[in-house]
Amino acid sequence: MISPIQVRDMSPRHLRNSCTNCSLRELCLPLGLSQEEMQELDTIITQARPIKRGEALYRAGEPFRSLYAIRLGFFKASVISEDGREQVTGFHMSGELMGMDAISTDVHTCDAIALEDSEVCELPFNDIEDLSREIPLLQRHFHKVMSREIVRDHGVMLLLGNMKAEERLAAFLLNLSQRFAIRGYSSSSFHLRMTREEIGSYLGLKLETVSRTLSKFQDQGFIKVQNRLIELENIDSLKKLLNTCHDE
Amino acid sequence: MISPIQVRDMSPRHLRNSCTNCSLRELCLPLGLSQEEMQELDTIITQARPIKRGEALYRAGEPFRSLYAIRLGFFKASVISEDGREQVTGFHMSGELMGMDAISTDVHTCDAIALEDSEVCELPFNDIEDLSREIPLLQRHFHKVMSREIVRDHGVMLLLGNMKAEERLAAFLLNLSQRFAIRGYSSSSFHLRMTREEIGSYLGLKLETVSRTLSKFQDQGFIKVQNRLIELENIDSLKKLLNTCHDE
DNA sequence: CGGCAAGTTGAGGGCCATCAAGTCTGGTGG
DNA sequence: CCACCAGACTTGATGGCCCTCAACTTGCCG
Repeated sequence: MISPIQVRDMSPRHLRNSCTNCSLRELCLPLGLSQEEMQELDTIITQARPIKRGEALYRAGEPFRSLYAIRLGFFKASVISEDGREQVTGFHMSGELMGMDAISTDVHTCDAIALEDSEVCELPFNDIEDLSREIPLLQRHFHKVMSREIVRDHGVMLLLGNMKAEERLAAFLLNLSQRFAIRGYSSSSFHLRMTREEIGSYLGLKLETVSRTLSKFQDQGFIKVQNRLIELENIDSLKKLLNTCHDE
Repeated sequence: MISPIQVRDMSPRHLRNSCTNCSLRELCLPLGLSQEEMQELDTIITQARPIKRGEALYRAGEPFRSLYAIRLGFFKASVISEDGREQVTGFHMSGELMGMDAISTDVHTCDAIALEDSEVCELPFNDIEDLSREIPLLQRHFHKVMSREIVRDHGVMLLLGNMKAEERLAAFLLNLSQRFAIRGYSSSSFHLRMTREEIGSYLGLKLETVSRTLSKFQDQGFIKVQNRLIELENIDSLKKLLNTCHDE
């Protein structure tokens, strides 16, 4: 276990200022530091960049300098194919890191759009690399975060390649539910930040299919839908959809 | 530019033995070292692990220790859903790195199966992290490789979420063609290492659809199919399929 | 040569896209 | 405050793409 003091002492001098230090908190958050240690880290943090609903955090084609830790809010990430089709590659919420796709070419390959008023912490990538050379625990953590993104993408590929519309939507709702729960929000009642079309783009469905399937779930008593407010009324049924919907 | 001598001197003592040093070559290969430097690196390399066709390099659930650089051969990576459905997440050939999904949980999440007799170089992950703390160029390269995997996955998501069967197959063939070309093989004539079913799993199609679509391409004069031997006869037509197949 | 996996091809049906019409909602301005 | 409008959403009808099932052929290996 590293103490925050140690962290500060280990970091290069030019990293001791303002926002860069957010990186310490954001990236060390899941490292299991004690509450006191986290509070000490907090004292170093100064500012976060606000992003209004609808604004882009970055866009495909822009040069890459920083990763972004979401402090608050909700984003979608999407790629646009040469011929103009949008594929939402992910929805991201507080505590998650965005922009890792850009490392490969030093150019962002996705758009990142805020779906509600949000706050992010900019983490200059050079600083991350410098720091993670000095703090093995941070290095390890960063690698795990990138790896987790790969695993997540594989899950989406499984969903897109194998599942039917009902299963996709059930998986989507359960995934959201779980992520809200982790953050201390209700796991059974939440507000969708995205349109049906964005859900559809993510799940490889058309917006009409998303809408129809939600209605179907509601008719079956699995969920209650009021516009973007979703209430899960029978989570087990949704889970069963995922496990039993096929032959073999 | 770092010299291999320098590399050796910088590396911790326990890394100076046999196979670990493969990592230097495999990972430094794209770093733009001079030919002399690469040859020096080669002298350090001793062994590579052979994997026979059909054998697993690793399987989901196994503990994670190492990444693997493919020296020779061809692999598929696939995830199995809880209910037994297989999704091929990628096909990998010489020079590529496998296993990065496992970093997140220290457990492999994919199966990696050799589709032809292959050779891999085992890269203990601890060594990679140790080394990349000492060699910023290596650190950067490793991050780029992981990031590239994420970008690739996003491309597959776009394919699975937006494209029709013909487009998927055209994209698949063109991608293979390009990757063979990079490795010095013919870009217009190559041998598929995987079954129609594996192609289908990767592309989110059934094997019959893959077969039918290949036949269709052949009828149209785009390609020639003889079992697993593919000859691209009209690459432009295939590319056009990707760019013009939709309305907006 | 026999046996089996891999691949091809056809027929039919189901799931979801597409097109279309209408409703609802939230924001804006009079 | 309310009318209004554009975008978001719902629901229905229809059709097409691809899955499914089935039969057959081909290639491969002992």
